[in-house]
Amino acid sequence: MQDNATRTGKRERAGKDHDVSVDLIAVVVAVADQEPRVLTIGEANGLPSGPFELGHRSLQFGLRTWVEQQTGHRLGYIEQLYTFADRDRIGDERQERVISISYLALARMDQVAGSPKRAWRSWYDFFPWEDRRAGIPLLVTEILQPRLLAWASGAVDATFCGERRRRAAIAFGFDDHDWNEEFCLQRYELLYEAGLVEEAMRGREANGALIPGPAMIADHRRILATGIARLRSKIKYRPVVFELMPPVFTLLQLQRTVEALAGVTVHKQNFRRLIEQQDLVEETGQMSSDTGGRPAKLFRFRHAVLDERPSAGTK
Amino acid sequence: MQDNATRTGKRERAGKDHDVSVDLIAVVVAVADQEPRVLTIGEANGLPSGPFELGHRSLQFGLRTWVEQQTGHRLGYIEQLYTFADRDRIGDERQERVISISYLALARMDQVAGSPKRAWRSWYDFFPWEDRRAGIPLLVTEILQPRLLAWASGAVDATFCGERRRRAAIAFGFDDHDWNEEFCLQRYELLYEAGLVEEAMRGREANGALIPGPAMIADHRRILATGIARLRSKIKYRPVVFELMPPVFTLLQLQRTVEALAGVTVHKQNFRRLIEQQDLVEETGQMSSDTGGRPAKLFRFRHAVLDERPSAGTK
DNA sequence: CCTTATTATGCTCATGTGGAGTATAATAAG
DNA sequence: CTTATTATACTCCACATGAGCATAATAAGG
Repeated sequence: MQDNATRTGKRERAGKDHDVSVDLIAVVVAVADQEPRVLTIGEANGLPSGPFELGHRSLQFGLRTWVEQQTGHRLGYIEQLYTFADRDRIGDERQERVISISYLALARMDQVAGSPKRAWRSWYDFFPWEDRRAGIPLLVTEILQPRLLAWASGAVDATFCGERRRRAAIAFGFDDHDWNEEFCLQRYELLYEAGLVEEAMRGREANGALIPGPAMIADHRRILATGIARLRSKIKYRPVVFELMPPVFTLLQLQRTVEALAGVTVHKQNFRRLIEQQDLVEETGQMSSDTGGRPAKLFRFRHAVLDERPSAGTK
Repeated sequence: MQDNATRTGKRERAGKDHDVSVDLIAVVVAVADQEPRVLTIGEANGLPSGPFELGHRSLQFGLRTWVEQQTGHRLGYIEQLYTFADRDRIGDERQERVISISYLALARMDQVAGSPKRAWRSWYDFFPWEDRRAGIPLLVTEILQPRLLAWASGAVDATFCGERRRRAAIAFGFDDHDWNEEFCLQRYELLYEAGLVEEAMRGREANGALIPGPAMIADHRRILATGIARLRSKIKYRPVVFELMPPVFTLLQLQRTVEALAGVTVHKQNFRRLIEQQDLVEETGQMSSDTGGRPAKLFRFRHAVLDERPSAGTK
């Protein structure tokens, strides 16, 4: 049979004529001080990563091993993000093909052990335009928008100009378009295409018109953007925020965490109504008066909802 | 730096001590005669697939090459599904690791060229319990539900019995739970775990209590379930159904296509209201009287919506 | 020609959800 | 005793969604 011949042929070739290596890459997220943070390695800002090896029982297990080894951190919640294989995006021109399987992991920062070469950096360091909690950043209106429009105008003909302008408007919420926090990846990719981030200028001469925000190793900033987009989307229909919360918390703390992730503020009363009507939390009976002002009830996550309903989330 | 050391080490090892081969696998979907169909290869029911090779410009390009070679079919819309690497799910016990990167592709059946070894099979052949358009199939109430409950009762202690029963109820909509057509993958995985599908019994003695529905090669049925779940989810917020429609169609044809994919029927008037208020289609000015009964207006997809709004879908 | 079956299409109505505002209660700090 | 801050309850409205009834236009059968 043709298909069997194909498959047999593949098996015989396996491990011989194909120079493919597989990398596992983790976007490890935690929230502290109302700031979403990501675990980075070294001063060149890499994500924890390592090759998938024969000894690894599974992809996830290999990932856990590497992250634990490089950061001393034991992962809890893990979810696969995407598999990348673009030769031109990793920054060096090897003949060998590298496949990057990326994962999103959620953690609590209080579990963190010390280690010299790793850091919890705010993800808004890398994507300053993604934080709209204090309104639209000046960076966007003063720098980003003009440069994107300039890039759009630089297209070869009028049709492409209009198309570029429209894509920028949809991604960044210009004109009458709404801001959608889930378009994080599209925004980064647009900036890459426009040559406004450092990663796009590798091997080319810098044109000096880069947008603020440090580059990361290889295509790790794209992977981080993928993780942010996924998490921002997922908190809406799955109770994953609680993976980032301490065991006991107030509703305002929960809200601030969601806002930190989403990069936008939400209506306080509506947020509480949503949480309570979905029975996501239960009262502990205790109160918190850390903040000054009327003491808040302390809640804990109702783990039973994981059995009851796979859906249900925040916002 | 530690991270650089790690990365350098990885590069040196690359292509030497890791026996990893990468497979590309395609779930190619089309709809005809109100039946969702998937492209299969050979009599053992495999999905089109082949190894990722150095010559391939990208993962997607490699996939297109293999599918075209094996089926004579040129792919249009493509989207990545998931990357699998479970040694115990592919059915043979090689030491070498196989990584399967799976994709969902949408096609129109009128484009199909003839070829001996490939077939367009209804995906409900493989998942008869997923088709609820004519009500709940007898298969479910007569065979599937009792056997799942028996499996649940067979757990080691009462706690696990209850947990298994709850998971089955959520996945299949038993008791007062709603049926959710998007849980296609969870349902298959549950049946696998319960030993009710052939793939779960490989290397073990058959217990004779299998559920109807033919097995596929390796873990291809799981990959197909992943594709179905993704597509059922995606048609709700992205205008992807039109990738499966002919250039011109009536609203009822569109509705029947959506219903074929979702496996459930929808309210006719509400469906039309939804489509029209989202400006997804425009009239061609022509009418169709193929069916008998009042002639229907013919519509075409407004391709402009792809630029205007990335969201918007059916249902 | 008239009835019946079938399909297309327009309109209504109840319900629920989500955005946004107002009002009140309980605390700390000056 | 005032002010600032936070927590919490309640209301209102726009809009989406589920479900039904009514009417229009055709084919097929008597």
